[in-house]
Amino acid sequence: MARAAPSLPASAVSEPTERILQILSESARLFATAGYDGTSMRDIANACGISKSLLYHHFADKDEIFARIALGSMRELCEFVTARIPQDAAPSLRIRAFMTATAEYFQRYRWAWIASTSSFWNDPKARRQKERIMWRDRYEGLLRQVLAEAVEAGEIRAVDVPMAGRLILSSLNWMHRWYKPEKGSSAVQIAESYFDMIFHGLKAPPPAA
Amino acid sequence: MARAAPSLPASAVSEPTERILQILSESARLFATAGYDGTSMRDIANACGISKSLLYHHFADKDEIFARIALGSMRELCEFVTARIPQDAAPSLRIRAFMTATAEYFQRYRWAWIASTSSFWNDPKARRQKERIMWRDRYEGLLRQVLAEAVEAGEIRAVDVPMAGRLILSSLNWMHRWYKPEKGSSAVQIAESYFDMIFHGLKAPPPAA
DNA sequence: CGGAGCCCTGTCCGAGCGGTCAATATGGCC
DNA sequence: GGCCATATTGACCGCTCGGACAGGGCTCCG
Repeated sequence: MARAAPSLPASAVSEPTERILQILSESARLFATAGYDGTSMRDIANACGISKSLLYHHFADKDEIFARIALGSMRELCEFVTARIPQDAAPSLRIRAFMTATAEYFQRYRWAWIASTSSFWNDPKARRQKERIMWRDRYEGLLRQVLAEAVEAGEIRAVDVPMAGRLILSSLNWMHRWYKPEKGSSAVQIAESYFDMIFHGLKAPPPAA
Repeated sequence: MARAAPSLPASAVSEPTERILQILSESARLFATAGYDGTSMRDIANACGISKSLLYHHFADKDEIFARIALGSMRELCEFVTARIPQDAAPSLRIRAFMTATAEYFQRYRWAWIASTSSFWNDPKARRQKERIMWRDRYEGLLRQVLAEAVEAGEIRAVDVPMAGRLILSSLNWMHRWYKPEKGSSAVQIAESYFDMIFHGLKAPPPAA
């Protein structure tokens, strides 16, 4: 049977067995590529080389599989990024670190990330959405906090902080729509490029006197 | 029966009857809120107050309804934006016009736009995807063209043009994830804010001598 | 040996899906 | 009136879906 690639944050689950990791990993890939509705329990079972019933032995239902992926990756992202923001650096560098850390997380756990973010919104019936939103808010709040400090420190202009945060998050959240990991720049390089453009602006500096 | 709001670009179809407009309008709303798979033909029929069979009288299948919405809105967007870019203005103003025109289109035909962009990618089986991609490329090419001219004119730095284009498109494409039309700024105002931040950068200017 | 507990399977079910079909209502045109 | 095209309907089909269920092998322990 196909060996499960480490495409999931390990601590997204507690004491996960090989089989559970495999199911979550394959599910994340399928959810990311075909969407939640487009992925059947049969698809998951086939991808894992097991029977459909075994899925129900390890998970209560389809929603639980998805929730483990989505909630786990959201929490992981928040912790991952928090750990990578240097506390003593200048605010602008912390903004940059926020962006590159997010890109690195995206690069590592691509399928889980895509599955989580692309199915995050549409279904209001999804269980545990509150928890997901909580982590999402914490993640977004982290960025706004750093942005506010940068304004206070005079490093960036007194722009609308939530709006600036949305601009930055947009660039990162939209990446999975066009990013192909096998070619071109790495996600982290792209995030660095985005930071440069957003921080310094596209405008050409006035010709030197 | 519910009167169909003008939530679709009228010229997306040729000689559309009231009924067809209604079906397309309700479908766009449902596709946008519940996704393609999450919207059944029964849902559409119920939303229109008609029988399911009537849908098949006016459209060949579910895909055709979606294709009309997605392809129509993509073509409309391209033409809409093209028409709103002043040919004689400075490149930077044309970049700005590109952004605000996109936002205005988004504001007008919100459901069709969301349905189109959010379901654009996942399903490779969708018919007429080639045409949609063609219009999408033309739309994106339009932006890159203007960006390249801005570089040439010395108005913006010699940044990576495709990357800068993606940054701009990301900000616009992600809007529908958080934008609530009933409160806060209009989409056009948001686009203006984005342009300001991207063009001038977040960085605070050096203190005046 | 025996049974407890886990991993795992094949089979069945009702529901909802996209789509078909024959039949009917409607309304302009001769 | 008769006629024809269009608009509209409800009954129906085959299929796949998520999920339920009973049970089969395996291992460990008394």
